[in-house]
Amino acid sequence: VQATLREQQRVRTRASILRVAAEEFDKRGYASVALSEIAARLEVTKGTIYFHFSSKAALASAVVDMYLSAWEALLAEVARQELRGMAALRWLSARVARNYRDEPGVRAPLRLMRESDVIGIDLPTPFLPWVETVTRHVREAQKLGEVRRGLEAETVAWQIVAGFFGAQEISHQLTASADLVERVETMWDLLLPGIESRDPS
Amino acid sequence: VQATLREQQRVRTRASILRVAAEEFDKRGYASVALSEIAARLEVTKGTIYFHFSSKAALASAVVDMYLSAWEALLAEVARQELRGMAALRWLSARVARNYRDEPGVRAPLRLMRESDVIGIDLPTPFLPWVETVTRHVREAQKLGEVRRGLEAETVAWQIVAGFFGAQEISHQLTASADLVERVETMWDLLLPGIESRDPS
Amino acid sequence: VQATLREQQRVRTRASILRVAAEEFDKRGYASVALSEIAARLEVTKGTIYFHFSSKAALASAVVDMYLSAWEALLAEVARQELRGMAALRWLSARVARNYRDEPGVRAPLRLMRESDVIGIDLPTPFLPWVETVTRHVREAQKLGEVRRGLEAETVAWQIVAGFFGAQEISHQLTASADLVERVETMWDLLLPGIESRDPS
Amino acid sequence: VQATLREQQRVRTRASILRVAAEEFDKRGYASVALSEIAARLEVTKGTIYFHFSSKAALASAVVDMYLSAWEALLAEVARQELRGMAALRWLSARVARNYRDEPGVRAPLRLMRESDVIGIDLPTPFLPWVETVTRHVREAQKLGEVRRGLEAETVAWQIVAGFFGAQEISHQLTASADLVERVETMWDLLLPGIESRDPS
DNA sequence: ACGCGCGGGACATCCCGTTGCT
DNA sequence: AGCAACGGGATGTCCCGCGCGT
Repeated sequence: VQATLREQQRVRTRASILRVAAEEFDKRGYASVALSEIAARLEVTKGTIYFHFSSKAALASAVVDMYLSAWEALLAEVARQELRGMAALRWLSARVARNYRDEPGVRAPLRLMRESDVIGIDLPTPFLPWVETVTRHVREAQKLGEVRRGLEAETVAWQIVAGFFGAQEISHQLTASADLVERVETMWDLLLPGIESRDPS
Repeated sequence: VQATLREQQRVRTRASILRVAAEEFDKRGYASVALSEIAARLEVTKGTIYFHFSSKAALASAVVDMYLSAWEALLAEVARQELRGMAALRWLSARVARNYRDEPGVRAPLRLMRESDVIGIDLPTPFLPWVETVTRHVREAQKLGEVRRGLEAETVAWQIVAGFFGAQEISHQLTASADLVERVETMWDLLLPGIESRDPS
Repeated sequence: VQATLREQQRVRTRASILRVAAEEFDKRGYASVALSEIAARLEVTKGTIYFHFSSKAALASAVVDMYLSAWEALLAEVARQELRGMAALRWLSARVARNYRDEPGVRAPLRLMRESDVIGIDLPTPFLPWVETVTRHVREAQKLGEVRRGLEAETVAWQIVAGFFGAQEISHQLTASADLVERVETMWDLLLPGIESRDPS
Repeated sequence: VQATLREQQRVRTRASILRVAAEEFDKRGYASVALSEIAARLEVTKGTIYFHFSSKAALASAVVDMYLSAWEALLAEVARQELRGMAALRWLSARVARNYRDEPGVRAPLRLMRESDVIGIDLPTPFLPWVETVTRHVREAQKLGEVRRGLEAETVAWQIVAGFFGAQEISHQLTASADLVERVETMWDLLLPGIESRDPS
């Protein structure tokens, strides 16, 4: 595909808007961020933003979409890693924790999805896809004999996701996510004994 | 204490404002709630609200304060219950879960505290007091021999709080907190094996 | 006249309201002063103010009235001083300058009268009575031969008043009235040669 | 300079806002003028005003700035007139008096500068530049022998400015500035004998 | 593809004044 | 004589979105 100069410019501008918007939404929440602030930071006018996104809500939606693409890429990476069962989940959670700590573009969508009722448009339900993904891995772990009998995969997956996002939230509030990675590690240490088969006799 | 007619009226009005404000803040977040909406729901004017609270931020702050009082009452109840160690925590968490599910006045402050940067005034740090309280109970459990050697009380407490609030958040998003109580029960089932002493031999 | 305790209290309260109101109006102007501020400074409520004065405008009007009484007392003092003609005016101007510099209760009415269109009620025209009073003294000076022939008393009086209030205004703005008294002295030194008879031959 | 259509429109709108604002501020003072009134008179919305001026205070500030430019133009005109010493001052004062009488845009800034404490931002000190300018002319007059020995230039200048602005104020209050020009003429007649050298014998 | 000028409409703030209580 | 709760209304601020320019 040949890319005109014009097209390159457009793509770059659109990306920079998304980046700055993600940072601001992450820091201050949807309702408190003014489009004029985003425009000012980029040294463009609101008109430019409205050329790329039809409304403020659409911009937020695009920020969320960008994040979902990132998740899909991450999942593909897990598959490539050839990790199975709980080990895959542990690796994945560490990866996500690092991303969340370091990338505003990853934190922003989470905040936006929580505020979806305020935004007024339908954003993808936050945690459901995660529970589903984790459930698939737990089922795999069950087949590998890593899970105590009598536990439902979905139930276990739900608790894992809850523990992870709880850690994320509290670490974010108390230490600006600085200790998130090790907290997630600890979570696994405490959680695995309750999941794994007690006596493999 | 003598209660004049006026004082009664004032207390009642103030309480009703707080109640409605808590419901709205819970549902839609601080920034998206207009004082005029609260006023309309109460069939009073904004002037009346302004008489009782010097600003929107002060109103939010009062909502949070009301919530903290509720927590203190809950802790006192735990003490009266004569429960010790992990059992006390489990009872407490079930109690809090029910409260959170049923009382908007309990959910609202949590949301407000998360949005404290938008509100602009200093709200009490959300989770720190909880970690401290839980830490005390874990220490007690350590003395009772309920905790595996080598675990730090504060670390365990942090994970319990994280698991609890994670469950709260996800249950709130996915089922409007309907399944919160059982989810918290399950959390304990999965978590306790990792905490308790493995072999009391 | 017998004064009940109640009556004394009323008079005192009324006077203190007037005093504080004068200070605030002097400092910040009619429109920018809130009755609630005056009430707060006196540690009473607005209701108290409304018992004594039927409206904010009425309060301002009362402040102006208080000032006019002060002027009348001053004029009576001039009469008692047995000064005649220009000497009387010079003494009077020095006295007024000192009052203006030291008493907010004297400055406030001047500012209020200038803002009378904003207040909405009819306040006594500011400078007219002054020109009239000064005119009377100039006529007396004419009879004493202190005024050059060909000058109209009213014209001279107008200029004296203008010079005085100009000095007042500028001294107020530049030095908070600190140098007002000497500036007025200088005014007479420069003005008298133009007024007095040139050659008393 | 190329003038696009849009630029012309902007300049015109901005100028008309300034004009109407000056008239209103002149008539009713800063605090009593509502932006909505200015907008209504111009048949635009407050949003339009807010586009051109970031706040009400900024609008007032711009009105004052416009006035200062006018003064500078006037001073340049005096220089061109090739008048020297007192004659220059007399010509200048007559010119200013006419301007003040006829142009609301000239009166408004004076009122605004007096109310600068209410406006909240720093406006140029009102009378100081005038005293300085007049002082320079008086010094010139001293060199020309027009000033009696023993008089300080700054002192004389201060009195001239005071007399002028006093006349302005009183003429404004009593006759809506109708008699201002002749009053200022009379001022010079009364003031010059006190300034000029008595006997050049 | 982007900028400018503007519309329209909220929203928090805050203020004057009134009515029923003491 | 004084106070407390509240009504009603206006104001400055500010923001999203549009439509014409270019």
